[in-house]
Amino acid sequence: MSIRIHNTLTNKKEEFVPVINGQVSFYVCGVTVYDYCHIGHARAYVVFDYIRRYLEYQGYKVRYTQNFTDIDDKIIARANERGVSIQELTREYISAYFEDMDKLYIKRADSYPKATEYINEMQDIIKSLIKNNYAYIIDEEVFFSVEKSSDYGKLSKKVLDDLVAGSRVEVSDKKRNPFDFILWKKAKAGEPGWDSPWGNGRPGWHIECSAMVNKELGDTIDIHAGGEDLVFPHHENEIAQSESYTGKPFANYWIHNGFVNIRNEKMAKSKKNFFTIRKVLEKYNGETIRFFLMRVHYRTPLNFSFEGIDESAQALERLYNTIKLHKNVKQNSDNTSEELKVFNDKFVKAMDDDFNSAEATGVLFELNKYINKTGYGVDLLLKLGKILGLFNIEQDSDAVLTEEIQSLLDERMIAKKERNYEKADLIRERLFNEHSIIIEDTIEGVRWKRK
RNA sequence: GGCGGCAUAGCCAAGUGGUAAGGCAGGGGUCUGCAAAACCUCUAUCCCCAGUUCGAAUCUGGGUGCCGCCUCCA
Repeated sequence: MSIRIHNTLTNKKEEFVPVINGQVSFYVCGVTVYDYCHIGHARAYVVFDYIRRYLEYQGYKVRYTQNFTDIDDKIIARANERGVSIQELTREYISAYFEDMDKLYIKRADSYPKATEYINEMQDIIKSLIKNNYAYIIDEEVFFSVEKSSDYGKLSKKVLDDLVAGSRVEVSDKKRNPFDFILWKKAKAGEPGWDSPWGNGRPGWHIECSAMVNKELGDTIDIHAGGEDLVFPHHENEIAQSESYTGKPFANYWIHNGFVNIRNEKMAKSKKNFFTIRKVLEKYNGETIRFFLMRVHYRTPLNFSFEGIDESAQALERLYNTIKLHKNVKQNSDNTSEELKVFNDKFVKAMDDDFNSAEATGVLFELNKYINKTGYGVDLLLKLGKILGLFNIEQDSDAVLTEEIQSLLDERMIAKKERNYEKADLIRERLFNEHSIIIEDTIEGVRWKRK
């Protein structure tokens, strides 16, 4: 069985065949670091994280690169607002990025190139594009000529003539074609800039990814990923630049995740309907958020709501209850391995089919029930969950209790033996109210867990 | 105007030709001093219409509703 991926380029599910057998070059479009990340960002990076983990589970050696855009109009504006340098600003938000993503259990990429560290590489590509007539210089700025790219629009399925130029944004009259995009932008007075053959300025947005992909991963990479909103114009333009530059296909598989919505509308800064990751982390742990984001197929729009996360928290706890109850049970395999294999196969089949984490998590719950019925299979549950980046939270059943709590537990046991249930129940309430300890009486004795 | 997506139980959500995974919530039950956890059990014919087919939630056509992209955006 092989992995099938929905490729935006063809709009079909295709069998995944990497350029080099057993290896995957994987580029993910990162963030522009001028603010905190919101749940929409979280979804993208959780999705690509479990896709990466699954590829690794299937034995691929994955080279995973994600960029930081650390020079851009919004960054300049925000730095000016605050009266700090762009370096100071971007450093702050890069470290905030890592704090947030670490809490969501997102594995670190193999490299995190920054735009400001790729100025030379970008200039080299721009020079080449000019030389080969794909780009033109006007007034110390450089534009890419979309008409020179014969298959422009192939990713987003757009036909240049059908696009409504300037319908929502003013068209610069410098451009030969309204859809030409900027490769090098002239620095205005007071703005940061780098010397170039065309004057002091800074790179356009799209060119950084072309330069980074080329240097870090090669001319043709296996997977290029990002949010659905990047398909046009960002990824379309990357393709135009890179393929004009190298003469080779830029990326074989394009993966785009669906949006996070608030009441059926895209979560976006401009709509002011977003929740930052750190805001949601005030109330929920990162794994719950991660789980919430994984229970829907990655291309389906996902409505964000606190009710939805509550539901996921409840569901995740169900799995943890099982793990806690069975993790120390000696596993035997002979007479159960065949049955367990069915769960394993279902899980793999779901993930093989365009990384269907929604179906895969469903399998986790089917297995969960099997474990509770038979007592077998918790190892498999842990294994499968970990492929998705779950079960990171250490169970604290063996953790040391404070003396106070321990003595309350003892006191309750004595009360129970004396059939003084009123007292026992009072202690139970107190443990919950004052210490967030939930008591469960079982045949083997008292079990407790923290809320 | 062009392009694309979605519509499945109270809620969330898989499933792309053979009679609807899973989760949450709710009802009933087993266990328990009670509770919790767990288990058992109950609750859908898949937006509407027409068509193809022995057979469609799944394919085709039409309709309705919602969303996204064509601006920066994960």
